[in-house]
Amino acid sequence: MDIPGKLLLIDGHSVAYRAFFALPVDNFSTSTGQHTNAVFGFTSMLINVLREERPTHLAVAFDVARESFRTEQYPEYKATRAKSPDEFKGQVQLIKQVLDSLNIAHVEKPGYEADDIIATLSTQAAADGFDVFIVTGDRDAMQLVNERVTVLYPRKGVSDLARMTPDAVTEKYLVAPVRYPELAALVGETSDNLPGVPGVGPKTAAKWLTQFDGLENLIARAEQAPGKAGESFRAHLDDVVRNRRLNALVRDLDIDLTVEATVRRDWDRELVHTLFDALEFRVLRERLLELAPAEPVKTGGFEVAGARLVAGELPAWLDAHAVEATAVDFVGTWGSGTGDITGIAFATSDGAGAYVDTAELSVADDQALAKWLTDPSHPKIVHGAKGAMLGCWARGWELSGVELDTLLAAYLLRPDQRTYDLADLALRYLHRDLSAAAMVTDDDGQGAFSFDDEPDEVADSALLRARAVFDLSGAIADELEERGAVSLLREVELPLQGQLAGMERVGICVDVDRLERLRDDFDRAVVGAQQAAWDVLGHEVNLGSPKQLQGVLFDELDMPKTRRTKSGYTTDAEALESLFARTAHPFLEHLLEHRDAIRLRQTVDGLLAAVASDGRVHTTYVQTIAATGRLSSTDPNLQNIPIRTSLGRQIRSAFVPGDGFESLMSADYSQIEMRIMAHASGDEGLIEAFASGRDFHGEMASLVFGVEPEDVTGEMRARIKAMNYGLAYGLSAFGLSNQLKISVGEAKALMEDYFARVGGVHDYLAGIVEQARKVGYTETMLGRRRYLPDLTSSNRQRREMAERAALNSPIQGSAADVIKVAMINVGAALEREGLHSRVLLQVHDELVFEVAPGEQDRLGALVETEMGGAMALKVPLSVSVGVGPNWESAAH
DNA sequence: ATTACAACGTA
DNA sequence: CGTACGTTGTAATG
Repeated sequence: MDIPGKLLLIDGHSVAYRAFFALPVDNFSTSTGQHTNAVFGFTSMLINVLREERPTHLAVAFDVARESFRTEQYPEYKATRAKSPDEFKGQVQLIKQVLDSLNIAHVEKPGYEADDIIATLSTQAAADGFDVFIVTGDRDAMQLVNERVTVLYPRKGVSDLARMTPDAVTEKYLVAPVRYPELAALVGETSDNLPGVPGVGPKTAAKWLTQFDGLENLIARAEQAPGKAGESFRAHLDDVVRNRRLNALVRDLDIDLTVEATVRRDWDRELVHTLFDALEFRVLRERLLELAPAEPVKTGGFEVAGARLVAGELPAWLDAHAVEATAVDFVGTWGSGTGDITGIAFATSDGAGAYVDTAELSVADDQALAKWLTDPSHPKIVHGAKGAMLGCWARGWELSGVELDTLLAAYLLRPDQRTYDLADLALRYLHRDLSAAAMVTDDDGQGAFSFDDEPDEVADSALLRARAVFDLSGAIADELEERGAVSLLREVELPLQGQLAGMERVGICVDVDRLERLRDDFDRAVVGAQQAAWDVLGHEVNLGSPKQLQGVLFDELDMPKTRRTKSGYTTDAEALESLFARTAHPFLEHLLEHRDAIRLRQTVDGLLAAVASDGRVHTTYVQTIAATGRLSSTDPNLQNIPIRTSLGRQIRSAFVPGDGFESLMSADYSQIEMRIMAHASGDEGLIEAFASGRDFHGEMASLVFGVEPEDVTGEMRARIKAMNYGLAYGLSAFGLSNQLKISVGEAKALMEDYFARVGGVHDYLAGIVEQARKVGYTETMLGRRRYLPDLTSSNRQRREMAERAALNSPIQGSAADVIKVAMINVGAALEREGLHSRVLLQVHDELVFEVAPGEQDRLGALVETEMGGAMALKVPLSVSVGVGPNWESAAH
């Protein structure tokens, strides 16, 4: 016999409310400040249940208001329930919008609760032969359970649902589902403010209900109920009768919705995308789309139009179509300074598209392609061109003439996004969905196809992506124009991208023998410190486990508690130092030693693992991560190689010039952030301190403390130096006191003295925050924006964090602007002067060069000129240059 | 197998 | 209770 279907009923309020309390409201809100934790939790649950249960019919019921026929009969009903928090209000409306976009029926009926609607629909559907599933956190629904009807009851949060079948109900509540409301009437329901019989719990109630065969009989023979509980029952008979009346669900409500009308329908994709965009539900959208049956690609909004070119066809095709701006999607792999291109798709302005498999190129194809890729008069649009450049180089091609990179452009428009996946951008800017076919990519737009992908699918996907990039370029270019960010892209990020590709390809040479010796040294230190720590303790413990350490320090050794973390007490170096100062326990000494050694060993291991066959390390610079505009370095990170301790500095000495080069040169900006502050604030004191050209921190100390420069003590200088550095981070008196180990009062006095002398800085910093709050973003010297919606958050912690970010972003970001311009100018100058020396690394305010034989002096002069002159400020940009046989000695 | 956290390296 | 990052190992999740 055919089953008519599977009906899923959801108690909207109940689930939303649970979600609201299960998910921290602070972690779920949009950039506009709308709270979304309940919407998120509800939608997440919905997607899970849709995936797991695959219902054919579906409806969601809501309560209209607190009031219902039950409150009329018994005003105290649910009266103890707390008023729903403000953050919850409004989210129910959003949930209904989600349901509308998914074409899911939702119902409510004045005077009744969602449960009554569910009871009615469930009863009807079960009678019609449906299997029914009910999601609700309201236990009253247990009375609906039978062999056709299952309640999915949230056990914890909203993702873990218990399947309450008749057996499960009986096991949990010791009575059959039909008896559940009778049991509840006896025991009471605190959440509904229905008091039960004192002294009667679930065990007694269940026993009685079984013995007397139901509540009706129990009431009729009330005098037979045994013991103290029996007395209590007789005294509270009225309550029991009332409870039973109120907790009975109405099963024959007159509602507008028939079971048939709840049949699942296709959702409105356009609406889903718009809404999920607004809610900033990225992951949920993906999970939702995974649910959808595979659809033909073109329903997503992009037509796959394009020829699969065979050998010999490419030159003519390029001539015919690829004359104006052409979007190009590269299929291949890249990273660590190299790569490979296995296919290329083109999408041109005349609407044409083509795909070539690079393994099937004729000699003429290859030549035509190489020429076309190199020729800047054929402008290209690419999503993430740096990887493509690496791949092209590996095939002997040079990619130039990239006039727009949609990845970089999207970053400039919204620099605090986590990823800039092409499919996401297509949704955001074009409201089109290409996730179905183009999901096999990573954030850099890199194709990530596996070997068993059908060649046709690869080509289709690449063609689709190329067309998406082309269409996206129009929308993004418009927005860039509006934002005034075109020159930032054209003159800074795009030229820099090519240079970074070059730096990644070249890499930096390391002395592997030296690294291996260092690793052995550090390894011995690790083993030694570990053994010493264990000996002191008398047993072994994993020194790398904060959890086990907490057991040792605070339970076993009974040391004073340190600062709290989310899960216990911190064991960070600072805390361990202070514990050592108080207890002088030798275990702490060995633990700290072990920490240092293991960290260094780790760094060296990472470097050794990253050495390529050319004996060099090729990092990857990511241009679209840091919200301030800085670069980041990964795989390996060469921007956090130790320098502070002499032991750590040894690692730097393993970075050496490669064959054919004579030394390394390091050039870094001195106090660039302070100089930017001096420039932007126009503060006379600051400008003068820099103009003098003498020791900056000393000059500032002299100014603040009102003594002659030669009378500035080390202590004074240290304090002002900390103040100088902390300024750009939004340092508080508390933080400053902590750092300088002085009292908060002293720190506060220091700050006041400081700002009394350099008031311009104070006004400038306060002005930045005020301006940012007004317009919603901060801006660097080159107009790089960062949006900070949290500046108006009602949550103090979030707001203050945003304020510090607002303070820091224009400063850190302008410094990033300066060195980016410097890199471009240095690169151009090297070429112009015909030098063979080259840039290897960028470490935020430092550039590391490989010096070609005999070029040291010319290079030094060039670097000073180009870095120092990158931007004209009201104070000089001071550059200090050093040369040496390795990175460590070059930095002196 | 993936995710979160604590810890710590750099500017 | 100072900004911006990336990496690592452990522990907690699925």
